[in-house]
Amino acid sequence: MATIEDVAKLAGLSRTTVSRVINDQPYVTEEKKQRIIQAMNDLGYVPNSSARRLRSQRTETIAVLLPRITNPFFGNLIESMEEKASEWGYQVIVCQTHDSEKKEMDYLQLLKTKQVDGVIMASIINNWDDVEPYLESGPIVVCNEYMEGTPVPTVHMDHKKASYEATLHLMEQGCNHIAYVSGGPNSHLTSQRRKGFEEALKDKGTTKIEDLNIDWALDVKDGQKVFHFIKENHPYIDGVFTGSDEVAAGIIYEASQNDWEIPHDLAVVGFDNQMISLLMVPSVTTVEQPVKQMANKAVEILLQQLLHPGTHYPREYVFDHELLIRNSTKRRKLSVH
Amino acid sequence: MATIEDVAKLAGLSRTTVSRVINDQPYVTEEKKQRIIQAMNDLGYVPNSSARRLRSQRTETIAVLLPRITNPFFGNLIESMEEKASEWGYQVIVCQTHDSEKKEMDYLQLLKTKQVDGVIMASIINNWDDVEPYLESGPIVVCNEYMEGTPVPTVHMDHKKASYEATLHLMEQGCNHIAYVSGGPNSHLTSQRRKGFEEALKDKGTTKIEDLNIDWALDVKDGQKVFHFIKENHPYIDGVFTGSDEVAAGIIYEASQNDWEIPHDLAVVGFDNQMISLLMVPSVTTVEQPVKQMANKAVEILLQQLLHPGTHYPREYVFDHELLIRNSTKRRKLSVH
DNA sequence: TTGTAGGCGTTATCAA
DNA sequence: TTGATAACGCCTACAA
Repeated sequence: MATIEDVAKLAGLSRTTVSRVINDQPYVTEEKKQRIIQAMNDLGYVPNSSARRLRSQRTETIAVLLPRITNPFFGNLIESMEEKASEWGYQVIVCQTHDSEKKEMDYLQLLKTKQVDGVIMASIINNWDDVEPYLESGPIVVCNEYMEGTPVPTVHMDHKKASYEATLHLMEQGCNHIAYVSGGPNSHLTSQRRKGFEEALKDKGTTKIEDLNIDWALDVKDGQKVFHFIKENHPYIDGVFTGSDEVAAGIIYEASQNDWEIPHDLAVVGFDNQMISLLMVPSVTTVEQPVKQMANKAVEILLQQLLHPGTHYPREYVFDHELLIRNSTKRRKLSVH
Repeated sequence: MATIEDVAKLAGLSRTTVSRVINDQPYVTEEKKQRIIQAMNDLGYVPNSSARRLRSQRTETIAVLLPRITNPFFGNLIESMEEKASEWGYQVIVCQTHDSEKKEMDYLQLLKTKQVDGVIMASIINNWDDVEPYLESGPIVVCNEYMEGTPVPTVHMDHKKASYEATLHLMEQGCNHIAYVSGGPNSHLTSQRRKGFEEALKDKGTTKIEDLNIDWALDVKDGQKVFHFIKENHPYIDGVFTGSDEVAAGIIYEASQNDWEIPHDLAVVGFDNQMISLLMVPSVTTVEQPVKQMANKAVEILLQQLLHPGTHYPREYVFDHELLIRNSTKRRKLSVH
């Protein structure tokens, strides 16, 4: 493998001059520059990235922590982040924590070992106290998930507001017994959703409104189980708020298999506006998050911190959701405005 | 940031000895070892990864090239690969080429610049001649996609056989006018699928069988367009072979919106057995690939090459598909065997 | 405008 | 069993 030294020798110049050419620095005669470029081509020279990193103490790489990439929400998030980062010449390392506290900590080590310059946490399950020390090694931005009292910039949607609105919608459609279905590890985000749900019940609800709480539903299969659980144990339930389009899809799928009519027998709300929510029969009412915008903002803030250290940024960037009303909840005829 | 030197000083020993402890080498008294570990903890020392890489010429990282991670097939593939790689202490870098020849080449540079030790290509759109030179910098394994005449190990399914079988199935269900719908860049894989399709027509077909070819369908939206194209221009078509569950879903979705009955008016076959193919109404007949097994095998071969250079491996590992027959093609009553 | 020389943090070689 | 020393390949004061 050719090194900068080889190039220098072949071009009859010094390493310094070659380095200047590599890094596009001034003070090199055009003629010598050409000679060097020629030599680089002849040797198939490429700068060694480890050496550069060691010398410059920068990797031009950021890590994004998320639970799993097969979840389309995170898939889309990372795609946008990568696009944005590469505009600035930064690479992205995808770190799937699989909801493991240990893996999360392991990946944060990338910061300490200088394998990445900064980290975006799209999920966070350890206590902030355990994460905070890593800030010494580089900037961290939280995106999607959020925690109170953290000193780092946080980019997220108002999940409480979103679930409030979705729940209200269910009630407006005449649902009187709404189940709350969630899953995955507890986090601030999920608890905010829960709060929005409860507030909506309280604000609009009569004492008659009942509430079934399921906290183990994550995917389509779980959704199917949820349906049977409702059917067998809580058949009076007439509306479901879920934190995931996949769970919603599972419920709806199984409901049709069992001749329940959606939304008449059961109205269902999903979350994330994944493709599946549009394709289901009936299509699924869901909450759309501005994924791309959040991704861009998170990357932007992180890179700004890397490029202009010391600058201060607002701690919170809150984005708006959009409730997409589809057939899985349309129990009432639309009234004319 | 503490360095090995700091640890050595604090422990009153030399860098060498500290390095031995870090790398679990013999010839260190238990007592000194403890002293060093103590010192490392006190200082919060972590070895600098760039320095290690520079010195050892190994990164313990591999790159996986694929078109886009939002495609569930590749999402699952990468997930399994990462799992397998991490068992061996290797990291995975996800490289989305977005079907760009340039990006593919850019990512291959990771090999040259020593940012990764090896590469798995889950897609390949440049000519092999352009890729081959990179072999000098490290091993490459091709997975999913495949090319004839390459000297590297290749892990894949027999797409020709799969599409042959799927097409045969359509004909057995009484389809006489089958459209072939594909999309994305041409590759050996897609041409194999095409061949299987054609062979099935030839083997079983009468001269009456017609064939509509569409090569621009990639996602759900395209599938919707395909439906309208068929409806308006080729209404006699009664069967569709698609290379993607998403396209199939789009066709089916739009068909129901237009009161076509699936599979009676149009039988549809998808590919990949994605969740959506099961949830659609009707459920979609599809081809399942043994993603996990292929992923594991590809990683295994690559790591073996890294750990035991020079060993030779079979050039090809071919896995079997499974045709999952669902409602989108069941035009005939099942006969009793 | 060009070159010299030192060091980034590790690990490998060799000597003690 | 331990330590001194020389790389790994690059960048950057500083000197010329």
